[in-house]
Amino acid sequence: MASQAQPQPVATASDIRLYTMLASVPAGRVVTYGQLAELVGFPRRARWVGQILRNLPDGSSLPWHRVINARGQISLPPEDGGQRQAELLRAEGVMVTPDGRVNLADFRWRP
DNA sequence: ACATTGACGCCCA
DNA sequence: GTGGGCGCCAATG
Repeated sequence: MASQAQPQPVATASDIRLYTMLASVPAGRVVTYGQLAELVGFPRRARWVGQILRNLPDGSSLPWHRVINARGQISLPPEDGGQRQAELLRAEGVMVTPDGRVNLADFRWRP
């Protein structure tokens, strides 16, 4: 039988490209929002990347925590996921300072 | 259609 | 190094 229509965001082709690119970021490395956008062919769309990540379901297998901003900082407020993100990164060997910063020169992923 | 809102980024003080 | 201002762009109200 047909299931009820749920208010679920439609994944566009561009969204899929982003998911795929994000999935290819290895553990222990990080990328920036802008970098990710550029890698999938959409320069200047860093905010779009942030929007996609924000809408990810909680149980997603995507490594959303490997995405930080161009200043090398975790963009999420600590109380709203930022702390969790820092823990996940440290767990895979990324050095994160107590105030949520990562040295991009050391940990940025380059495809 | 217009205004506001962001998991952003670059420039400059 | 840090913060504020402004630009950018899609999503929302």
